[in-house]
Amino acid sequence: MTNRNLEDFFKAAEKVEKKPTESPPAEKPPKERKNLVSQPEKSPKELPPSYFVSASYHGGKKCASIKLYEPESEKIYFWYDATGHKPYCLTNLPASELKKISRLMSHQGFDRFESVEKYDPLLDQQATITKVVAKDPLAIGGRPSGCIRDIIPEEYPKLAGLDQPVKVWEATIRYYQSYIYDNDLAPGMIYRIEKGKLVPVKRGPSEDTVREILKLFQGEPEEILQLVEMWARLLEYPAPKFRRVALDIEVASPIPTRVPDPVEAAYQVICVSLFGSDGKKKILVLKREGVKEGVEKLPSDVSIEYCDSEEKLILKIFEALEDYPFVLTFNGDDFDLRYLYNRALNHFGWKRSQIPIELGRRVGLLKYGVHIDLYKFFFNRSIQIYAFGRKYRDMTLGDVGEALLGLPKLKLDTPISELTYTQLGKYCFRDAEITFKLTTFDNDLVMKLILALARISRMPMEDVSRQGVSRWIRNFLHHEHRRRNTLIPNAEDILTLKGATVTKAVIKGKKYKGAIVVEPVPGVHFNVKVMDFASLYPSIIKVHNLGYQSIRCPHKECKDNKVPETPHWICKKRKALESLLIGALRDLRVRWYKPRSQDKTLSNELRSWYKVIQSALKVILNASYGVFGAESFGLYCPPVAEATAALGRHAITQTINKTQELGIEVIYGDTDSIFLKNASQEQISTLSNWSEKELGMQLDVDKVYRYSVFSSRKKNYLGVFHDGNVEVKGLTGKKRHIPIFIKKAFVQMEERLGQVKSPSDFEEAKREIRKIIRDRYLRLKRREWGENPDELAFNVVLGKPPKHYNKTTPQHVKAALQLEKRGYELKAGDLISFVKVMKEPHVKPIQLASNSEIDVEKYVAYLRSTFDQILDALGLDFNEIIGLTKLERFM
DNA sequence: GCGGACTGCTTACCT
DNA sequence: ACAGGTAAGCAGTCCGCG
Repeated sequence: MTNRNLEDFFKAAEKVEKKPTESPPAEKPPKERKNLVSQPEKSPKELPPSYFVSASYHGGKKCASIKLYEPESEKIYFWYDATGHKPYCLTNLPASELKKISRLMSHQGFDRFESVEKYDPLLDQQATITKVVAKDPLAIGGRPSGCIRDIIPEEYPKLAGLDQPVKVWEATIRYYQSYIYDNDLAPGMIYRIEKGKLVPVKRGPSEDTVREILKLFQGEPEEILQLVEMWARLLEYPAPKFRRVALDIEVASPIPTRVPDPVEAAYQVICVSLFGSDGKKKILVLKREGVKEGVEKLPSDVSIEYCDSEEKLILKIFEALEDYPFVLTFNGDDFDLRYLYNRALNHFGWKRSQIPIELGRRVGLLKYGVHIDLYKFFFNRSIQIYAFGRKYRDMTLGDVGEALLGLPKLKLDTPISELTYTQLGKYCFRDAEITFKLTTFDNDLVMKLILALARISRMPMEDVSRQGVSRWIRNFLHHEHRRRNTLIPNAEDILTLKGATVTKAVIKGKKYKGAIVVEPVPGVHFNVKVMDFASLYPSIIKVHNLGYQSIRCPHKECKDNKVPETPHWICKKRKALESLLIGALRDLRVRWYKPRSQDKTLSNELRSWYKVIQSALKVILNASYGVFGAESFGLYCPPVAEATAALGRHAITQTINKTQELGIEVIYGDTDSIFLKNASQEQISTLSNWSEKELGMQLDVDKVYRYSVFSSRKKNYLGVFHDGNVEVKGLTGKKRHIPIFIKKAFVQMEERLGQVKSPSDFEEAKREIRKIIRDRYLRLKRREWGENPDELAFNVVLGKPPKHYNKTTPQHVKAALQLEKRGYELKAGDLISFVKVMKEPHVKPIQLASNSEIDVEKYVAYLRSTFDQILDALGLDFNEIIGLTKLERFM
């Protein structure tokens, strides 16, 4: 058992420690220490239903290895493939030709050839393909040179009689993914081990629901029903309780502003905090000379333990890493786990086999459990925007914790290495607490989201939490290719065959033309209904059969099926996989998950699960068009993206034409929405029905404003709902970088506008808004903004390290450079707060600024431009507002 | 040598 | 490494000006 090993290990470590000077780290006899992961007990012949959480290739056993989480014992068990599945790639050369390649035949990792029939989606024909099977994944690819996937195209053309292009396919797919696809496995789903075999647990608590869902798709083709059934099973199955622990370490650094290098791991690990789902709340601190106890009180359920050696401390951490099936960190890939690993390896001379961590180039994985680095997950833009509605902007633990939990990071005014034990412990513990709670809020939302995404994308939880939406989409498409015995095309072949884009983007440097934004009608408009297409782009992909194989297909007879404004045509003969899959996912979300997530008759538990699924689908669907235009996407096909955007423009222009026919005034529109003034219920439903019939797309009322305010600027407006709530879009007053001092006035104005019920209310509101602005202006002029200039600070994020700005030096970079001069260490993503001052270079970091140097006129100018966006629509004038005050001062 | 017109860079936002 | 479109401010450059 692991624990026993750990005990032995611990004793061994203790023995060594008694005479540290005599035994330098490298010479410690590691014999007595056993490897931390003991295999046999952990790969049982029989296992009750367990969740498939992770997969990898086991180098020693030369097979796929799967981690299963058994929710009763709350332990991880291992299962190793015994079916003899092997890594392979595909080629168009027959075995008879391949045999001539001596470098291939003599390759150590080469195993055998197999002939297989596959459907080639680019050429729309069956093809005979040779499967080149290898003994291990590295033989196919992964080494810098001498891999099978390189040897074939390198060597064959050299041989005589080359009469066909040499192609290699599916050679860059990770082995465990290939294994998952070929065996139709679903990470995140439930399996049991029976007589050593991995068996899916078919019947879940969800069978009736699956039938109910299928009813919603009655009359759809069999192909769709199959997909819906598959996903319904995947998404209805409940999530387990995840036994987990959050981990955070602190390292003594001689330079407080610098983060210690995790590769060198030169300094002592002085504190570790653990926060577990089982109630574990523990702080481990290293006893050091001259460090005081401290007076801070810790909560009674938090235990603090003093370790008299760092090695013991690290051992305690490793014990936790061996105990918990799920381990959470915030940036553990790049810091905590990397540091611990290298510290144990380099400084204490432990063997790799004794460290429960497996370090990759960019990841830190665990031998026993599943490590989830929440930094990577929350950094993911799709997650940030679509799952959490942009609630957090800064990518720090402090900001994410504050925004999502209301739990701020503790502030330090002393360097880490000078804190008392309790100060240090408290600080470190709070980080672990935030990290842990980031996975528990909203009913374990984050854990469930990762699980759901693992199921949809067919990826292990570790990967899904670290990689972006384009990988998720690519992988679920790959899985479907394999399931249908369809060749997965190479990205460069798609590009060569389908070509690039032809439309001209409005923005310089973009690849193709995007969406339409309707010129707004400036002014105040009462009774505004906003209609929009329900997931426009996924609908277009579904309705118009878009995919890499259907766009510019090889058939002559399809060439008349043109995409407006482009020379592209779409296949009429065969359904594109993407169209089918994205369409089915869209329908599943719209018809089932969205309504269920709002269904008050369901239990909280169930509704929260539906919310998770609905937002997982949202994230994927929202990106499903964009990926085709992203070079990094495995099935990159720019004409598909271009055609989707063109059809989107077509849909909205057609709709606007129709509104004119119906006599409805359109005051604004953006991409998939139109803002209608004084439209009757009847006009709305006529338009909606027309869209359904003529465009095949759902067009519904999304929101209704009592009134809205537009300037002449696009993507800039303010809307007031009937309940008085105010929605602000794009206005400077809402942007996160502007000073609080200006924002406060803007919020006051918002509140006042929320009270306006009818056009006649405006006169008084306008008077008060003038007063709001005038007050702010006067406070600026009188330099009344507080003890310090904090409220005047602009907050701008560094897009790259300050040194990398070679073309221009924006103001926030000028401020950043001043900070760097003072020893701060700044990197991409850091938030720079600065104020505008009189003296060159006219900016100063807030840390160094004082009230007297503030350049008031700059702030007046900012106040003006912020309010100008609304004032002209209200018939007010900034100059006049502040001019008036001049008069008043004279009198 | 100076200033206005212009372009380009950068960030934050919208869909 | 999902896309393109828009706003705003500032940095830097070009060009005309006896």
